[in-house]
Amino acid sequence: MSYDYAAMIALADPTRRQVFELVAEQPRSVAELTRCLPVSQPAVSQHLKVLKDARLVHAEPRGASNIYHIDPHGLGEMRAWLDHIWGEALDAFRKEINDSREKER
Amino acid sequence: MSYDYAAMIALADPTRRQVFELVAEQPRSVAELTRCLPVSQPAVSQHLKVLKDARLVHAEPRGASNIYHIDPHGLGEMRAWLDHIWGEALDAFRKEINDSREKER
DNA sequence: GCTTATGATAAGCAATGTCTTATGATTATG
DNA sequence: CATAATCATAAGACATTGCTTATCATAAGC
Repeated sequence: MSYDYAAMIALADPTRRQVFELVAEQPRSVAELTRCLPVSQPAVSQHLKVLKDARLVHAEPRGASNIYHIDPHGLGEMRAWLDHIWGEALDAFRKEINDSREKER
Repeated sequence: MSYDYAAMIALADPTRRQVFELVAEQPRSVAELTRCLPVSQPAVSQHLKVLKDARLVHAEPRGASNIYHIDPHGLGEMRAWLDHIWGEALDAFRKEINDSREKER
């Protein structure tokens, strides 16, 4: 189970989450995204770069615009990792319950 | 679907992930955790505070020690949120594929 | 009781991250 | 062809974060 945590780190920032949610809702250009957000256009571009590197979005050049689309890969990897950890955590939790039961006897 | 992202933010830090993994493996005291990690005891305590607030671990005082255990709540909430977003993302992705098919006609 | 071990908190510092303005490159528009 | 629009990148300001050392409170062991 190897995972580079890029998607999780990317989504840990609130502004970046907003950018991602907007793109997930529908494909949008940088200009459109900037109009929806309380930060400057360069800030939006910087966030998009992080999201793109984490494979949460991908860009489609369209004339002078750059349309950003959702990319399922980043979320998929994150989900696989989380499922794995979740399984381990539940096992550990059950084991603890058992151990504490045994002690009571 | 409301989620405060505390678990995700907590696990976005590499040291904090290590602390969490160690606790998930088996319950451990702060001193034990510090011996396993390349940072000072106060650093470990600070990370544990963040993990505890995110309901990823919980503390069990035992004499002068403080044994930290895994707490499934934080991961569970994060998992529920991620499943939700994952569903939305897949819907959006499928919709895009459809839209681009229609344009080709 | 005195010493030792444990762990939480405070204060300060260095590194990192997020934002801004400035700028240049590319494309559409009149 | 000149102007306007779009967007990425660079440079710098500012805030946040993760770490350290110092310290205090509590509990265990002699």
